[in-house]
Amino acid sequence: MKYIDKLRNSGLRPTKQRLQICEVLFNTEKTFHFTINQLEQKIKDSIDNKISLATVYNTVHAFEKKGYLKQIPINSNQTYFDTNVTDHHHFYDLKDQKLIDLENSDVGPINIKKKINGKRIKSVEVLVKLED
Amino acid sequence: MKYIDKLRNSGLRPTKQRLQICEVLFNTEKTFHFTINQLEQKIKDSIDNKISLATVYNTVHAFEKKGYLKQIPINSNQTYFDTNVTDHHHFYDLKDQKLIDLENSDVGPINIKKKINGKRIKSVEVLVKLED
DNA sequence: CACTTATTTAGAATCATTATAAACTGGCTA
DNA sequence: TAGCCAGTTTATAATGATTCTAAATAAGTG
Repeated sequence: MKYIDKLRNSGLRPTKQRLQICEVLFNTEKTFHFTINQLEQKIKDSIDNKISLATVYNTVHAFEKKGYLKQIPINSNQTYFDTNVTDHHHFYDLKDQKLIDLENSDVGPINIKKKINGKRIKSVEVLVKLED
Repeated sequence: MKYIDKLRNSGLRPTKQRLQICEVLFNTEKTFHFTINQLEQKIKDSIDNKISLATVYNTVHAFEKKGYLKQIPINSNQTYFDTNVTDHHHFYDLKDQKLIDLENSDVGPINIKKKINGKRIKSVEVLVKLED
């Protein structure tokens, strides 16, 4: 199947649960943002068997470590993840508590002038908060 | 005293606890980043009486709402606050889990080209993750 | 098939944060 | 100054996301 190689290639066994979660996460037209609880609901809605909450956590963390998911840096009581793993940024609508993608091309180039000794820049993420 | 007016002017009663927390937060050479637990420790170290943890939470939230503190958008199990409320950004050292200020002038001007209907930009925050 | 190791699972544990409701206090008015 | 009331503080309980645990299960390998 579609995701078996993807998982094998990154050293993850393609278990039934992981493949099902792959379907929910990656077999979509558009990328999306989610919390663990939202993902759990989506999974419930789209498969018959049950996947334990612990497995959902395990899988999301495994996928994140492999670079198939990204955490979105934002202050919330829940962690937000993104299936869009390209370099990009986010609007955060404070009123509706909704995230909206901001493509790199929607933000001018960002030039970090300050350097920190012995450290490399791994990522540059912009969060644009919106109000009415 | 120094902070009585500041508090009164923003509609907060200048209680003993709030004034003491003001001392810890604002009576310093440099601004700094902190979690609630770190602040609690600092308070313990610098005053004789005890301030309840609930009061620390209440006060920090009250100060944040009045604009005397800012939350730093970052994924962590604890919320980070900043006594530097000017527009600025952050480095986040992934290894040491340490935050470092990035002044606005250290980051080129950021031009958000995308607009969202009926929404205004409230803030633009950049998080630069560092690795070795 | 047998074996080893990774994964799943339910449930318990953890821990930051928020809620509760009773006691207390600052500031106002008479 | 006394008395009142809304705003605060407080200890403690409750909440809720996340992580841990250890036993059961499944995948990969020879």
